[in-house]
Amino acid sequence: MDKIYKALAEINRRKIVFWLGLGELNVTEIVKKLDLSQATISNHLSVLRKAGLVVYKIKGKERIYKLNLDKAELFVKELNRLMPLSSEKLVDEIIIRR
Amino acid sequence: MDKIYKALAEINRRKIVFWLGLGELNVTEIVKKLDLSQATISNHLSVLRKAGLVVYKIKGKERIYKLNLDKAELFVKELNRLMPLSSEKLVDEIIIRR
DNA sequence: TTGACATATTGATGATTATCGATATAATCC
DNA sequence: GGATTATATCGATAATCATCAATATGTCAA
Repeated sequence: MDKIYKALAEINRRKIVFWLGLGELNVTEIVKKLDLSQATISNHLSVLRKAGLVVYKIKGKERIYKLNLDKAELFVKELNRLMPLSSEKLVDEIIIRR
Repeated sequence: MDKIYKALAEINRRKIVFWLGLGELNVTEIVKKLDLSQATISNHLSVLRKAGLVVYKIKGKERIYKLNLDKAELFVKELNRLMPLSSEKLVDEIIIRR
């Protein structure tokens, strides 16, 4: 979990997570969305990968990144353990589906 | 929000947040729980304060710290915006009270 | 197979951070 | 008032981090 907290501490990595939350992207597309060099983006992706927050699949010469929802879910649960208020306080906003 | 992410990126600050989640503590008590100097704890508390995550009240010469639940709640909501999966996935675990 | 494209890695640099001893501030107690 | 206790701040140091140019690796297309 430490790696996830650290990964999310950097604003550009949070931006990447945000964009990947909206849909899959290859590295070139991510570079276009943030104003950073390709090397820097690649390093940020490496940090996010090592934290387990993103995964990719290969398509030709591209690597198509997406969020790892399972890991993200684990993280949110861990955060609830750290700050136990959240689930109760969130009840208002949750649509119950069953 | 950036300050909160950064505040939580450090494990000793997360430990402080965890302990304060269980109840109020003065600085000396926090120093006893973590294995760090008084100066270091005081600096960590400063970071948590500036992030808005903790507040204190003065009692004699002591400063009694507690979690700022409102800010913690805001942070969890912000995290849901960043990673939109969480609220749906959490429904299973939430006890509905009304 | 050569050249163009997509991405990762490396190495360097400047910036930020965690830590602590020393010191400052401020309240309490005798 | 002077000693003691609780906490914050300062200044220094070592460690970690973000960034990028240059380079490496791998893939496709002609």
